[in-house]
Amino acid sequence: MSESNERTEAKIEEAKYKVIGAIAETMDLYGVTPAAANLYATMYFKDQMTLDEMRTELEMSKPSMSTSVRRLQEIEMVKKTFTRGSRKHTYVAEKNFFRSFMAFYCQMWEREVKMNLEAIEEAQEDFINVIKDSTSTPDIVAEAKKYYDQLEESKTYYHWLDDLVESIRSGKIFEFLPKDKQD
Amino acid sequence: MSESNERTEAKIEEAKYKVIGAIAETMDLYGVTPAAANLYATMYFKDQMTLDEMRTELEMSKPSMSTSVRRLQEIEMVKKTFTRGSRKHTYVAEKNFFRSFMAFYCQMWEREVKMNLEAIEEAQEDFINVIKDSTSTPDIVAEAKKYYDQLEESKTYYHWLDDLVESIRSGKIFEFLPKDKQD
DNA sequence: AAAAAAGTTAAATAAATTCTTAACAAACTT
DNA sequence: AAGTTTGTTAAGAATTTATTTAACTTTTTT
Repeated sequence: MSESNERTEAKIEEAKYKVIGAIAETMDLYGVTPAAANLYATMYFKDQMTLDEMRTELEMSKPSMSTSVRRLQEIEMVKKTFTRGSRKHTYVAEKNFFRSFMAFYCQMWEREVKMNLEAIEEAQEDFINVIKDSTSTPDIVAEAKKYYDQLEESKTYYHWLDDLVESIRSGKIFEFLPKDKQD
Repeated sequence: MSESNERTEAKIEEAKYKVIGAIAETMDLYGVTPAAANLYATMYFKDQMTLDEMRTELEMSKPSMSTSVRRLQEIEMVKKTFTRGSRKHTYVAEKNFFRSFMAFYCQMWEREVKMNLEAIEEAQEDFINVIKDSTSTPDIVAEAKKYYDQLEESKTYYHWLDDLVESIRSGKIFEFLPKDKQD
């Protein structure tokens, strides 16, 4: 009897690992470290976990689990929970992919918009200075103008990306693209 | 006179490099290799380039440029052009960020949906077998059911992501989020 | 307040990735 | 058709990144 239990439990484990592998591989591709990716995928099938449980389950060092779980908290895919009785910290994975993955993209995109727009603004100022510089030859002025305009046009994309982030954060995008649309 | 030309040309180079650095760093963060990221950012300010020009400009090996440009072609951020007169291959960067970055995300997301849905379908079959297995204890059946339902619910996300890709590919998303919205 | 347990930081090791050198294949010229 | 130029493949070197071990800090308990 308990023999059969073991076999069916093993089948459940096997099934979970198929999904864990796929989730972790995907996160890997998006630049999340393997330890953090595996950890999130594992936690996806758990109610909550302590650092020691993570270490045992993934057979990795405690500092690795510590930094991984912190990284996952930063991208809002894991949250700390307070469990009375235990003095160990407990963590839960965000099981709603809409929330976890969207938090990830919004953060990435916001960073991209901020950094790139800052660089663009600085560069455009430089180009303006070259254009206004009386010692610049007509050729050089034309070159500076060309680049200035190219950058100016690219801003449209960054503003759009910012709007996309906003519509995801506010949930407005789901008015356009419903969650439960069955095809 | 030509001294002043050099100075203004240097200022233009400096301005370009600010933007090149920002673009390359962003692509780096999205998992594109440094060589490919730098190459695209450099090509963003060029009409077209040959492999030798890339090597000279980035001071890197030719095979590195060859593999980098191929990777950029795969994600549709660079296209090959036929230049008569020259027997060297010439390449142009996609300068429209809407096209280049969206090609990148759509490819990533489509892969994510396909791989993860495949793993989910397989896992769900396994869970059904455990549920139907007459030797499974009630506890194990309940466990398998719980995971099955969790996976079933997650499909909503992947279908939504698929719809997002479709609305980007078709351009329909720009009806909801216009490109030229000025704030 | 002292001791023990939990978690983090920092340095060092291990692993993986990226890039280069060298050999090869393909295409174009004369 | 032979030679030259261009581009690619494959193996090795080097850099970078990820993980572990060890020392330290913080928190909790008695």
